[in-house]
Amino acid sequence: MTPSKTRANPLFLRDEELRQAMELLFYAYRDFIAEPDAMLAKYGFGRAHHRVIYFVGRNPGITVSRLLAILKITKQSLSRVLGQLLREDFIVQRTDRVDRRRRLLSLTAKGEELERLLTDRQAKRIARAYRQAGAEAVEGFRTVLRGIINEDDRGRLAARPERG
Amino acid sequence: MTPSKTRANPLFLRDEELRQAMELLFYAYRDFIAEPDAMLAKYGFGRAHHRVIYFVGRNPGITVSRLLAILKITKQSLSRVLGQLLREDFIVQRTDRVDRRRRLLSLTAKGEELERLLTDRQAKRIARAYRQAGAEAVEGFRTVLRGIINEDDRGRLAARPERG
DNA sequence: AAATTAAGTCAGTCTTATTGACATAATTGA
DNA sequence: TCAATTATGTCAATAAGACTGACTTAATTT
Repeated sequence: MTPSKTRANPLFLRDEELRQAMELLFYAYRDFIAEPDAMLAKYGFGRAHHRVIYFVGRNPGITVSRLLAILKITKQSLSRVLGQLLREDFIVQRTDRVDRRRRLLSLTAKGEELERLLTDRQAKRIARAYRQAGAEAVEGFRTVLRGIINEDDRGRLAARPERG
Repeated sequence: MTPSKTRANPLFLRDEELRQAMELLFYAYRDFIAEPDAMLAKYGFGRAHHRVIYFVGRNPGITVSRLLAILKITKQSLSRVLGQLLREDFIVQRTDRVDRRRRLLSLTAKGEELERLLTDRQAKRIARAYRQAGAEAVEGFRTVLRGIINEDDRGRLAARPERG
């Protein structure tokens, strides 16, 4: 039960430290996801729907291919989820005027309402953790997480908000 | 494409800041998981096998019910995965002497080898991020992640390693 | 002796994801 | 202009990982 400690191993601290980081990430993500999952079930939706609603809400007018690149899933996987959200009027598509192959996705009022409902809970969880930890810890949190993300995708992240 | 900014909204910064945190968590977890996933596929295993191997390796002699509490999945879900790992000799069970209902789980040599293979990659990713971010940022990272985790489970996390 | 706990099993279902093969429409490049 | 490429969408089959519900067995507690 107790983590096995290898005494007199100079690498112990480092290994232990890294494992703790992995566990923190696992537990944090698990709990971060759990609340919205439960709410989505009432709509007959799942986690995948949440991700689509979130990123479309965050990037109004996003194209299908950009969404695929963010989610890193296949077109066929997205299709089922996106199709449901379109049919049930949570998301609308319009054709891009400059390139008419493109479909630009946005949330409807109904979609925005659900988005807020789901995101609010998660935002509260983060806000509580941020408040308790303080500004300096928050900066550290952001810096380390950025470092964990693949370099190619760091650019996708919004820049830090300026303070003042 | 560009996140829509609501000017003159005093809540903007806060909302933006919280959304960035959510996205950092999403991208970091997505990339953190991706490498082991690809390696596991070669064994005919998936993410669920990894989690079991990881937590059994980390807690030698763990009981089935403790493992279920960590993973927060059902017994039936665990059963399929654990059964495979037992049959293919990655994990062994022995009966607890003091309470013979309990099955104590541990990795075999083969299991430890796979565990190391999988964990090493992830550890390297974390180590790189830690190195780049510095000790202070690491402390902040840990503090905020702890705050995100449900209170009941914070006790499950190992205490900070002492420095010196 | 009865109740509870720990583990395991059978059966059926759902969501999310995959690969592979095509189809259509629009845009780009030679 | 015509061929190639790109963006999107669809059909079909498959797999992993999870769920609910119902039950069994063995061991321990009350």
